[in-house]
Amino acid sequence: MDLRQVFDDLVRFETELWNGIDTRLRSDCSVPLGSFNVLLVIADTPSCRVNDIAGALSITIGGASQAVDRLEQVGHVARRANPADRRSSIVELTAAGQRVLEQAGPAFDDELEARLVAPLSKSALAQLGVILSALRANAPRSS
Amino acid sequence: MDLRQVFDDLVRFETELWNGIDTRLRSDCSVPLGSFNVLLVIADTPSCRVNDIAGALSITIGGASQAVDRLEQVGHVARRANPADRRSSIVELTAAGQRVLEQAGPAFDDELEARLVAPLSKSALAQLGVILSALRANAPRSS
DNA sequence: GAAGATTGAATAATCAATCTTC
DNA sequence: GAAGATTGATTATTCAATCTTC
Repeated sequence: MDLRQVFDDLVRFETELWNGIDTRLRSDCSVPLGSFNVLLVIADTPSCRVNDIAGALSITIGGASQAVDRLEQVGHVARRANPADRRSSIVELTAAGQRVLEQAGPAFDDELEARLVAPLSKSALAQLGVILSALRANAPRSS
Repeated sequence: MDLRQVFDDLVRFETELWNGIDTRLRSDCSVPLGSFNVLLVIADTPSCRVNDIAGALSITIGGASQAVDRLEQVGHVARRANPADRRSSIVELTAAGQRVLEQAGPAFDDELEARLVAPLSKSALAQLGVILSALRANAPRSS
């Protein structure tokens, strides 16, 4: 087994997958994949804080804070006071953010179909899912 | 099959894998993973040009050119005239670049062992290799 | 005119320092 | 003192414009 080849394939496939979906979302919905990903986390996380976004996407706190800044700038999210902890804010989708999510969702799923489902057999896709969750579950500490 | 979950696991595992190896290479060998990756391509590509690096790593030509600039700055590679085409240069490893590659190689492989081999059964790792090359081979055009 | 490469500007990420609240 | 977040500086990436050579 050529580990370096696996690494190379993994990194490059991820790069091309990301870029391909990003291009589609930008042209169809005027939203970058990075922003869409943040919107998804916010939609899925009750009382979502900046910290939760950083954790969910494996990015830094500073990066998450700036991503929220950008989304707030274009009116897709809003910060409101967190009644439970005055150090943080709750980040919420605005109505416009909701609409973006609903519009971009189908395009996102369509790209995933074309790039993950189409090239693989049903069983291979299922195996990929199992393998990836095993890899994430057994990742070395604090890397 | 939850495609969004597969996407999320893929992207996040790649991020954590990259960051983990990058941290190791920086602290052990003072070389970022991005640079190490470029050195590998140069070592494996006869008469390597900037264009070849961009193609091998799925990055832009401009990005590859600047990566070579940085490596040249620290003395790990050198550009020399391309006798076959005066528009481009041949990028070569210097003796120092060779040494970096030889020193960082074992650390790189060690991390791959810990992060890819250790968490998976032999057959799962083999499946992952097959699936990733299928995905790369059947990627949609020019994305 | 096309291909290879370089450069400067814009974008987005990390990191360190700092501030407020727990 | 620790935790959550913000900000400024650095780093690295893409993109567009440009230049040279094919």
